[in-house]
Amino acid sequence: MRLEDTGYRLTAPRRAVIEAIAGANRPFTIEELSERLPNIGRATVFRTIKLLQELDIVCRVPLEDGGVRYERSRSGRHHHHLICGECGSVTEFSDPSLDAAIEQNATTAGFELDGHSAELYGRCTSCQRLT
Amino acid sequence: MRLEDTGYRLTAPRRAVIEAIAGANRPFTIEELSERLPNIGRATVFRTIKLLQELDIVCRVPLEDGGVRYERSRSGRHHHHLICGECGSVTEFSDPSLDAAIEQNATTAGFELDGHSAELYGRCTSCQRLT
DNA sequence: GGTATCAATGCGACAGCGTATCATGTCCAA
DNA sequence: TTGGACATGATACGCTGTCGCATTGATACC
Repeated sequence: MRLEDTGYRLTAPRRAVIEAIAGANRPFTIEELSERLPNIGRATVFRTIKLLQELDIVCRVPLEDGGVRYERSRSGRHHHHLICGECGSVTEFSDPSLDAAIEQNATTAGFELDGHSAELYGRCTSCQRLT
Repeated sequence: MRLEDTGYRLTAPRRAVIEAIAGANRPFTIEELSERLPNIGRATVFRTIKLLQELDIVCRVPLEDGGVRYERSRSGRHHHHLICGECGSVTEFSDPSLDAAIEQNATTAGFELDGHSAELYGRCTSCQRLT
């Protein structure tokens, strides 16, 4: 738990949210998380997730339809997502050459790059097997 | 106007929305568009923008903070965005090698790719000049 | 251990973006 | 010209997320 290191307090509600996330086996919405934590205020769940995103413990996953889910970040570092439209699973990947291609485009355009996102939508291997 | 070609009707409200978009000089929100079209229902503006997105006349621009704006698509084809966090300007670009890097990652993961998005966030050349 | 301080919480109201419903209006083909 | 399908507008609703504020509770310091 890196919370204390950053001046944030490790409180019981935060601990509960972190445990619920650790126990989630698929990307979740705040509502789902909140239902699993009936004793914790919805606003606190939102605030905690926001905090965990800043600490790179959780990442926001934008879906193709405009919706959003959240997931525990496995790597804790910059990465992209493979998002299955059938089962909703999300896989992280990093690829320096993809990042390089993005930086190259920014440079060519004279754009000062701060950050970027890349999301891939399709069907994961398991869903393909089920045809 | 490609509406008729696709079996959709070109009605007065749709024409007004299209003209308002053509006159917009920067990415807009639905609310902004709706304010400029006081005689047209908000729902119709939403429906028309949705329709124009499907026809690749308008594209959805997801912002870094989770907000969304819309913009007339210049190319009408698949592309990515350079989004300036200072002035809000959006520039389109396409890059086959970026798309290839994305496809390569999907292939490696055994993922069947349907679509993807890539957004670059930073500062445009004009905003850099103003330092 | 006791306690002051200030962040964190919970609650409820609210805001933004988008969709559903449904009665009414309008276009177009026969 | 008329019937039916499609589009519209108004309004209510839903979902995601934030704000304000009184209360609670974790920490640092004694």
